[in-house]
Amino acid sequence: MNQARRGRPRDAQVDERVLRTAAGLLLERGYNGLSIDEVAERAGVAKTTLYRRWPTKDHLAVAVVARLQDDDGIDDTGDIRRDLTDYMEKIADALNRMRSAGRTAGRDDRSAGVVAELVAAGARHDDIGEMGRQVYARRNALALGLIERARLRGELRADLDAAVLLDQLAGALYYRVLVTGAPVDRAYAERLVAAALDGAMNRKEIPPCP
Amino acid sequence: MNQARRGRPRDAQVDERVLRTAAGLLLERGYNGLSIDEVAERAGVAKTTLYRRWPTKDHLAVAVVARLQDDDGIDDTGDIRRDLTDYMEKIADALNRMRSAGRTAGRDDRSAGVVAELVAAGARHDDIGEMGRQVYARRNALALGLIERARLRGELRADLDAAVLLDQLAGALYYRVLVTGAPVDRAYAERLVAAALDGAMNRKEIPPCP
DNA sequence: TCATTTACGCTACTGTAGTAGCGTAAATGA
DNA sequence: TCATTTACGCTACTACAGTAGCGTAAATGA
Repeated sequence: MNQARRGRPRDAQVDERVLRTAAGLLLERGYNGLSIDEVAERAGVAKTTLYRRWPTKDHLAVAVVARLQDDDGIDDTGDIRRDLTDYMEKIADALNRMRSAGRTAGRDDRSAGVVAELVAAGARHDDIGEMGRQVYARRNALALGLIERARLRGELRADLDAAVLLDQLAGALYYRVLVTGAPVDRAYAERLVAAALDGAMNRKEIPPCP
Repeated sequence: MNQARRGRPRDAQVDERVLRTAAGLLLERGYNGLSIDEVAERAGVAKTTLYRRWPTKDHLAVAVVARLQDDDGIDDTGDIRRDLTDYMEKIADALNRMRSAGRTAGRDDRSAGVVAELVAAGARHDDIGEMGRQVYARRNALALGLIERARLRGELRADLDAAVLLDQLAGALYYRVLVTGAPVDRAYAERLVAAALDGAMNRKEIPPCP
């Protein structure tokens, strides 16, 4: 597919140079420090050309971050507690990678930074929001499969509300990053999965047989 | 306290007129449609005066939304399932109130809208982020008290991870609004609380006494 | 009364996202 | 060869957030 089309072909180097320049600025100076004019100048590309490929700064930033994320799958070891914990840690790692962007290293960093701007970009532009929702849906479908297999194995309740379970798990991570500023790491992922699997209700003691 | 200070006193009508004008624009046209120039002109206030009170547009928007939220407490009826559900519904209502801002009514609206912009504002400005975290901490302290009382009553497990429980509950709501675009309503609040309280693990059957 | 202090309005400015319009470069098809 | 199509660069422009500086208004304290 994609036979040679009519007019002048796009310069493939433009994408490469712009995205690399933009990634540098974004990670070094944060979302606000990412200036389209500066990207254009440093990449040696006309600003108008840049806008022909990415209609807004939000779109460019999304493209930059998308290139940095390697969206590998979810392992299924047969131990649902471990698999969910690993999955949560993967999401946490991706969030933490963006969290520190544009801040001076050293003091501990609780900023949502780039993550919050990308979420806002999804709210501002329907196409970006749709793209994000597709990424979410793909991830979610994989995780739902994982859960369904564990349910059939008898590890999880038969009447499990799998969609809510995933909301709770991933939601807690995003909530910490975006709202409370609390850290998300392996230890938290373990607490999170434990709480979701074991539940909060007190189980009635089983009386010993007479 | 706050004795009459030295210089010319602030005009109290400025706050009133600006915030009302800004609220109108924000709710009608969304965050992007909120223009400082237009607010200043419509409110009959100099733009510079406006900037002396709210240092950025983000600060103004936060002030507008803060005025619209009535942050009442959390009820404690003695039934933790019901109390948590009511609490989740309150948060969901507050989120939904902002969700539709700036969009044409009619077709169903899954946009994060103003919520996402406020979260981003908290990430952009340390003072706004701190303010948000304080609101969160106050709410959280109340909810932790509710949970602790239920735990002492024996409704909840003795070794409960209360902080994680609240992350899971509130996090799922924010996650839906900000990331997946799914609706948050009373029915969802009920599913959410049920999942968190009952857990996902399959309970071993208790063998009948011989 | 008068200096001081703080608030307000006004004009003018910078910086940045995004657009319009034109000329030109590089490909294809006839 | 030449018209067509698409990409690129350039200049100039609008819109909006935010700032600087100045003059003036309204309060207090001496």
